[in-house]
Amino acid sequence: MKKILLIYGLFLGIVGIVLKTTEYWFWVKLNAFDLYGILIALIFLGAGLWLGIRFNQKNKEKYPLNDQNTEGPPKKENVVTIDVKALENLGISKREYEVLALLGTGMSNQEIADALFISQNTVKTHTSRLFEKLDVKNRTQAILKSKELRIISA
Amino acid sequence: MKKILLIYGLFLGIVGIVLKTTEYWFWVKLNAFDLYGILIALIFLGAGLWLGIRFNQKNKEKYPLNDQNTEGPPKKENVVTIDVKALENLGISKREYEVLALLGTGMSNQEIADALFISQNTVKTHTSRLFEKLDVKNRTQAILKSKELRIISA
DNA sequence: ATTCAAATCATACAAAAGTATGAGCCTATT
DNA sequence: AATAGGCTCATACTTTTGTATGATTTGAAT
Repeated sequence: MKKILLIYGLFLGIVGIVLKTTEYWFWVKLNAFDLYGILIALIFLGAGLWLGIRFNQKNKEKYPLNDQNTEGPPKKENVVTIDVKALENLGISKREYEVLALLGTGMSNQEIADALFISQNTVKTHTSRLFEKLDVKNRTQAILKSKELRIISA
Repeated sequence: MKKILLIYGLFLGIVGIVLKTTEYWFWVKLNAFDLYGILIALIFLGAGLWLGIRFNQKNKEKYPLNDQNTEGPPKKENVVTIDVKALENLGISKREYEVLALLGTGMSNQEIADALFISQNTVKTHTSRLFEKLDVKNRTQAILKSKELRIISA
């Protein structure tokens, strides 16, 4: 945003100067420079456009647009400082937390079960207890709340 | 907003004064031809930049999104620049996006239906299409991916 | 005028998620 | 030894979610 401000200011400043100089060569002459000027103008207009668009799309690169693994959950590894105190206050056990962590990646109960080498039923009991402790009604709310509380990576 | 304008004005003034005072210095060192080209280049570079940035940001207005923070101080964490381009690339319609936005808050299908005054069946069709377009298998993955893609507020 | 996409809803079915309850096992604490 | 908490699993059941298909309406574009 500050960059935009800067650019805008520069642009207007330059316009001011230009008006002054145009005033000058309006009085003198203008003919040979025209083609040259237009050429320069077009080139740098294109360059400016390209840069402007590039600049604005730069943010996107931080987040991969196309996650091409159709199977399994979308992956991300955003680092967040885990609030261990909150975890303990909620009385979430170690195993429950493992389930919660996988839950937070969008895995199904069966996928979690396979990942932890336990039965789907066990995963269900874990998730059920988690929902109680987190005071939520379902897995999506559990994920959202856990991220709010910073007990899983965002 | 007025502050920004003020800053614009001040900045512009300063730049103008500086340039004006150094005008003569530039004028004697460079011949008119070079100065002319440089000025044109800078002007149109700036114009291109401005247009490029403007062009990329104007898409935002197309989707009248959820400004759900109607009261209270704006939460810094929840403010995310929505990537409207990604939204359009995925072919997500306006209504589908409304469903997606509510989905992202952890609401159930029935709750979404009540909120939008439509039947639960309709919500299901919307979510189903959303999952296809987002290339995910269920709602939790839809939420995670949507946040990754910056098409819903984090 | 026709075509098309979007939005709505329904029905029916399949799959996943969630709840309730009970039980066996292990480990650490009392 | 007894107790408690954590982990495991099962069975049974309810609820929610997701898929498939088809129908209707409406507004906008061709």
